[in-house]
Amino acid sequence: MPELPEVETIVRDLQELIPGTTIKNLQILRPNVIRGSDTIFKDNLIGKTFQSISRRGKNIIANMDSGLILVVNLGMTGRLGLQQDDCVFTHPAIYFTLNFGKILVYDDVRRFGKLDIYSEQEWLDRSAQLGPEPLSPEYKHTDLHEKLNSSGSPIRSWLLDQKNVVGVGNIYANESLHLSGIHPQRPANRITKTESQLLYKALRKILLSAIQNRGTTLRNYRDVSGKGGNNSSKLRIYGRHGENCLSCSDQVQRISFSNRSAFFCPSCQR
DNA sequence: AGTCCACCCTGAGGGC
DNA sequence: TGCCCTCAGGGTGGAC
Ligand SMILES: [Zn+2]
Repeated sequence: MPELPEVETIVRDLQELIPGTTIKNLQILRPNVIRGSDTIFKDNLIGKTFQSISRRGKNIIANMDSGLILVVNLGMTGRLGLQQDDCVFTHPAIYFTLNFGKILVYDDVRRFGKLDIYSEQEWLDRSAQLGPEPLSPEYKHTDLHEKLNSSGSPIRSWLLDQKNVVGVGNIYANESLHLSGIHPQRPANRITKTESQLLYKALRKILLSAIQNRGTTLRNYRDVSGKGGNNSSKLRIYGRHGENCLSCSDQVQRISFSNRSAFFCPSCQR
């Protein structure tokens, strides 16, 4: 499932391939991955040139020369890649035919992903509704602590809410909470200042190291060239229920709330 | 306003 | 072999 490190890896790959290329043609095989009208989507993109690629949370941002912005959210199984002999796409949803002869494919098994076109102002407004970037130099532990105080939600749910902080999904939420010794169901406003500092450091460390490992591949995630990430063997709590905690050898527990699994060590996390 | 939850989807894997 | 069930969880819209 693409979270911040996986999207960052894809964005860095795309930055090497896409800026300066022009969309010659667009084939929409699965219209329900496009938010709004697919005709307008086509009209806004065919003949336009990619200027730059960046990331905001789990969104891939493509600035076009027309001033419009293509925003791609990969959902659970979304994937971008160039159609080549060694790259297999099982569920293509959109083909972008590029001017250098290659085809950029948006592939999505479950079609939870969404592609959308924004004007610059519309995107600024939308982006302003999202929380801070956890890896930004401007993001401080005091920002996290202050925001935690205003919510009684379980901390795992709080971390998944993109209005609080962007880019965190279930894997890295669980990993960060284990590293900082906080139980996933602890109400956000009952996290002490010291603990919020630990959580802040853990979150950044976990995300940075996952980027260095090019993301976590458990099932579907692939980078632009079709390769999986190397971070799955580094996970210390996610998916390890029934096994021994790597920090204290107590048994890892799995619980479920808000329709998602949470993994924790009863000894290390309170 | 804040919080919760069903829903959108498909494939993998287990039980029988 | 095959059918049915559960599980995976990002984002959203509607309920309370
Ligand atoms: Zn432990």
